[in-house]
Amino acid sequence: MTPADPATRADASADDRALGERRAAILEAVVSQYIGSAEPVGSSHVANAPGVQVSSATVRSEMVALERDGYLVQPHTSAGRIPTDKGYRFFVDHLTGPGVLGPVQRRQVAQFFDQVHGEIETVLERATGLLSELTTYAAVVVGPSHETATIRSVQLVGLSPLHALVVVVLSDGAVEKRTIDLENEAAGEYLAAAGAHLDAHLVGRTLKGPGTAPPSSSRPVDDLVTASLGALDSMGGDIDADQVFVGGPARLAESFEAVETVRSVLTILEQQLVVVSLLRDVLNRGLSVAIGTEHGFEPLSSCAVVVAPVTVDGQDFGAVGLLGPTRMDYPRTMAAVHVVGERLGERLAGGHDGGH
Amino acid sequence: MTPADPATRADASADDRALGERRAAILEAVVSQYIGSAEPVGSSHVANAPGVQVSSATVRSEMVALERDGYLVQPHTSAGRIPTDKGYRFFVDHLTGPGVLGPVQRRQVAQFFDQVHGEIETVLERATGLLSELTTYAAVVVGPSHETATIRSVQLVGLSPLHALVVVVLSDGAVEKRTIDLENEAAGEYLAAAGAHLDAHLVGRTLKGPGTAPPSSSRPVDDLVTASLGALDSMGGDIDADQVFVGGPARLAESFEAVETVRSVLTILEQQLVVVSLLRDVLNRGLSVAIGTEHGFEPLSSCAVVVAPVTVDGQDFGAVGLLGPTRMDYPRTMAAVHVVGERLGERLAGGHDGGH
DNA sequence: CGCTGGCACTCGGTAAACTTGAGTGCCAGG
DNA sequence: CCTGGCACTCAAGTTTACCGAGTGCCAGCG
Repeated sequence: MTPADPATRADASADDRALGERRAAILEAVVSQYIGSAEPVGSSHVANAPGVQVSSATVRSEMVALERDGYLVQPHTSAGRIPTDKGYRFFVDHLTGPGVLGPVQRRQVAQFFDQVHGEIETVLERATGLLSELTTYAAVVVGPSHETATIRSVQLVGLSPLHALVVVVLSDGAVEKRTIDLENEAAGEYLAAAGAHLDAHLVGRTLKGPGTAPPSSSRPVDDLVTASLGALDSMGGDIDADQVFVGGPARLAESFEAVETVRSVLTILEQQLVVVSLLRDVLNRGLSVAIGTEHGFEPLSSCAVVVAPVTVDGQDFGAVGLLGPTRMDYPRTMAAVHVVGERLGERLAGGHDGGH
Repeated sequence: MTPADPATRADASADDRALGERRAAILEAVVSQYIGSAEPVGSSHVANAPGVQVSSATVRSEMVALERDGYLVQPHTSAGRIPTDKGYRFFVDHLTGPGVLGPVQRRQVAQFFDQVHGEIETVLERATGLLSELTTYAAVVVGPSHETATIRSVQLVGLSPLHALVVVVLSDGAVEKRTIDLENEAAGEYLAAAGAHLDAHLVGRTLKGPGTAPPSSSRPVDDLVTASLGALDSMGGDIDADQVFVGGPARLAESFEAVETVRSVLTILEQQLVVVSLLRDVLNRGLSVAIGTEHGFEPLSSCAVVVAPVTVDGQDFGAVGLLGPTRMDYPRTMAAVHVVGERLGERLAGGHDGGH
């Protein structure tokens, strides 16, 4: 708070010292061990940890301080300590980097990006599978909304004597469609003309813009145009919904003890809107990790979220995220999320159809 | 097996009598109560059930017979009885009809089909939500594969100087797309020509047919055509994957006690291919309910599946299904599945864009 | 002859009493 | 300031006892 202290070294180091170098080491040991074992960690288990090397009694007295300052808690007297959200936060911020992937996982990632092909949606979808496999937690990938995309093409295709399809291609490669009913069988003849008419007047506009009716040429064409504009209008809603992909929800059942928790977290994941705003929110606050109550979603208070942005050619594209228990393996998870987010960005910038 | 017995009456009744009328009533009572309470049912709880009205001692001796014949089991001596899969099967086949929806649920269904609009995919997706809400179990809806659909239109749309999109509209209203790379910026000028060329030669064909190269007109057009045909080819794979929608997976966490079960069932649901073949398989065997091990999927042995076909204008369209514990409320579930399956068929046959 | 009430028996589940041991806080001495 | 020692605490496991829902069996009744 008052960095006028002349003894202050580098920022990070200063933070470490704000907690006491040894205390930090003890906190790290507790967090690491708890992540591994999921059981309260006692002083004697920490005493021999690298960077500590003091007696358990000393550890104990330090732990009292850590508890007083809110980094640790005891489930009950005469039990070991468990990190609090604050404890995890300090661990993530000061005690560990993003970590490095193991060779197996490196290979998994490499192989994935070698093999994957197809449209963006497919890639994103599969990426969630990759991420959840790498981390054993549930993965979320959010693609961009098509809000700002402009219309590249409008086409009318007849499906049956009385039905036609309005197909719109957007500048970002998305395709939207709507079925429209035809007044009568004769209308089919005018589909091409109406399509061309729409195309001529709408290309370059955005889908959100009110479906301004362009001038007309003939009566039946006009009818088709009107119907199509209605369809176009109804696309507006779908279009600003971001694309969300969830992978490995089953992993949640492994991550949590309580069935109740599993249920509530699964319920959240079903509400894509919530998921999107959660990730966006965390990213906007400049975070890559949100622990416990930090993200403000009550039902997810026993979860941690790890997020990384995906940028394509410097443009904000979307985000990849991971949902696990607060006692997740942060280094590994952060590594996985960052790597996948980055490579996903590269992949989407490069060839759209990787030459097999 | 040998229906030569002169005393045999109508078929169903014969089946009942094969078990003994009273025994059937007792079995029904046990199943009903167990569905409600999830606890083993004792003889005294059955004694007063309508259609039984005998002393608990009598019920006990009947229960012994039911257990001998494999309809019931005891978790342990001195406990009540639980239905076996065979017991549920008998219950479903002979002791209960599809049941009737409650007024609230009727209204829910009516309201849903009033409000729902948009493309087929959207409707199917939302239908899973409806079903899972009606039943409190997980719902699955399988749409048709586009295998047999023919091409209605092919179009090339430029996205950027070096990328274009191949957009294919199929006769069933599905739209597929693929991004292709352009050799050089000049190629963009020929997109329209190449698109028209492709359209002219491919309309009416199926996507699965090998992308036969039609004759050519100019060199750059030819290049585009070749690239597009490659893209078309790669669509073949996606096209015969059925569309699967899953709703309310979180309900599974409520349905089962053991976390392990939840996990394994969720895992199954993630594998869409398995889900599809499961439903198809059950339907093909002419069943509407598969209980426990009847469907042969080991990990789902504690589940029951309720399926109903969806037909549009008499054509096989897909299926709606429901996944719950073997001790599910069969009457209600079957009612819900049937109603939704039926109305879904009507809905898809009728106006594609229900007036508001 | 089949149903019933009565009876002895079984056994899972809960509660109480006890034991165990990991872990703590504190303190005196190096 | 650290350390070893010590008394204390308390969740979890174990043992024991008990309760009661439920069973199987049987003799007697209608």
